[in-house]
Amino acid sequence: MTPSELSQILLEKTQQWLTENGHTEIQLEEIALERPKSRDHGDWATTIALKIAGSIGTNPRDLGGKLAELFSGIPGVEEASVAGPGFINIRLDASNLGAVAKQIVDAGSDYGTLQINSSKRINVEYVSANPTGPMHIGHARWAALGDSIARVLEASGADVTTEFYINDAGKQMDLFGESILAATLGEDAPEGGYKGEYVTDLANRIKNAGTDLAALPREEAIIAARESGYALQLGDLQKVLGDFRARFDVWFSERTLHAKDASGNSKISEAVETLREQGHVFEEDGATWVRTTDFGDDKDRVITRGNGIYTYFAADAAYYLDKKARGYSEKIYLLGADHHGYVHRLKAIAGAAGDDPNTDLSCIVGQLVTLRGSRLSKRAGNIVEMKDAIDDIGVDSLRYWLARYPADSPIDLDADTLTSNSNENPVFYVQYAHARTNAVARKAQESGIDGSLFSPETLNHETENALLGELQQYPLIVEIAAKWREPHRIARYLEQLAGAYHRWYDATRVVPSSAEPIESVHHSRLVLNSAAGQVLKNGLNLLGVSAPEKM
RNA sequence: GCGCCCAUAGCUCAAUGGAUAGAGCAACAGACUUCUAAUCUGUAGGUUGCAGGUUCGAGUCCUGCUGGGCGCACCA
Repeated sequence: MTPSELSQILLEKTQQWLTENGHTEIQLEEIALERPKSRDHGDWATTIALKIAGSIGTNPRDLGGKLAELFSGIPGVEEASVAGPGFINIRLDASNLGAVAKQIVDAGSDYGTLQINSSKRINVEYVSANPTGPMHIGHARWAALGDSIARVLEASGADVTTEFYINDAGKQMDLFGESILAATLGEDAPEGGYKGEYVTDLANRIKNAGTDLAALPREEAIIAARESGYALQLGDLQKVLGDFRARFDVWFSERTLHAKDASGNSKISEAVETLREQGHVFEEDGATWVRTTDFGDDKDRVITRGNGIYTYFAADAAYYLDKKARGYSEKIYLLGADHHGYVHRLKAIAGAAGDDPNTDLSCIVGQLVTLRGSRLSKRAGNIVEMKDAIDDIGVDSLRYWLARYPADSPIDLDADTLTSNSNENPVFYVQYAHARTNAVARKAQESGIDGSLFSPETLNHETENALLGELQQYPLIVEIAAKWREPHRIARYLEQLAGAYHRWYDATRVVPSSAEPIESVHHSRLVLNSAAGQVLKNGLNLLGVSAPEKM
């Protein structure tokens, strides 16, 4: 019996009881199960009595006692009892709990995939770094987080499109071109332009590819430098993100928003017109504004400047409308804390476009990565390029490390963590548990242990109960992670699961020592071992981390 | 000045509004002739920044303070 099945039965029983006792006004939607922190409290607990006692005029303890009595009669439930102020603790019988192992092995990689979001088409936009320079460790955080969020949402049943918005239009790109040209000619970078070795590298790569920027007239040279540099830089960026296993289905160029069709319209001009038709646009001081304050922004925003040029905000609006037109029920934006000011503006665009800013759009604002307490900055010379970080500590370690913290928690890295493959990184703990399941399975097979001779009731050791309890919890963790867009919950769960597995491994044996005979319990333990391996693998996969068979 | 985020063990951090707030690291004491010791067992470590409020119940929600991060353009 899975937790969701149990929950469903409890719901029916409770609703039936309410009806029979004249409380038809209460319609329960679900009964939430939670894992009691203390094992003594059983396998599952529900607070339903505490929640509804008030509305039916009884005290939670009495109601809990009545419901517990009812729940005790459910097949597969060994015991249900009321505790404390009104908790109902439920203990499943051993064979029922043990059967979970086989269910997991049978389900394989499908174990932990859900249908709760199966009606949704979700767009996840993340990283979206400017193609004017290399990405740093901060971008790696969004890459790890965004990709894992997409994986978790897919596991929850959603149809997910991942997307990277390329800021390839505007003044920054021109400055980029001028900077490359300056490096080619041995001149200083222009005011506000790009500096650093990578600019010189790009200049050299362009030269080596046979383009002689120095021979071109200045205006042409800037454009050529810009376009060549853009192609190279975007290629680098895609390579690094690909190596990092971050998936992007769509690389969306800002230029496509500016591009004019035969009648002189662009997606941006159409977006402005759309907003104007909806009545959210006004003219003032020679500029065109959107009344974003109607949607909670702290000030109205200019969309077309006095000189007729669109602001960056105009492109944002057009981009949002484009996503909407492509039919996504929800658009997720991952933003760094330094861009959190956009949230109100995006909400305003969504509202002005006729979307519900609270459900059709969600902004995940993450804290920045700091290095030993100091913010990454070029001036301080402590920028760590994403590519170098991957080379130094590996994709698995880096992804896992960056994904195991909530987005709104600042991550403070120190140089040692970055450069040493140390056991401080819990990814090894989890991966080692997975590798161990494989070693045990290999050994068991050689010893003639046969998982098809499975009898669930033999899995009754204390550590087996604990391990089965963890395994059973996995779909619930995926559900929570998907609901809250918090992949770190997967990582924390895996660490807990790995701990339960290691303790089980330590306390029991799948392969009996040579003096002992092979018994029924050993066959059953092989199945439990495989189940643990399967869940570790499924979970690591949601984080984009490999599950090695040997370490 | 206004807005968003954060404050939990010595350090880095967890904790669906639930029961006795948990891990890792660091410290100390143990466990491999037996399936992987990258593991396990034990000890020690806390007024969850401060003050109120809501609730049967608050680290979690609300208000105010203190301290820190980030942002507040007809820049991109």
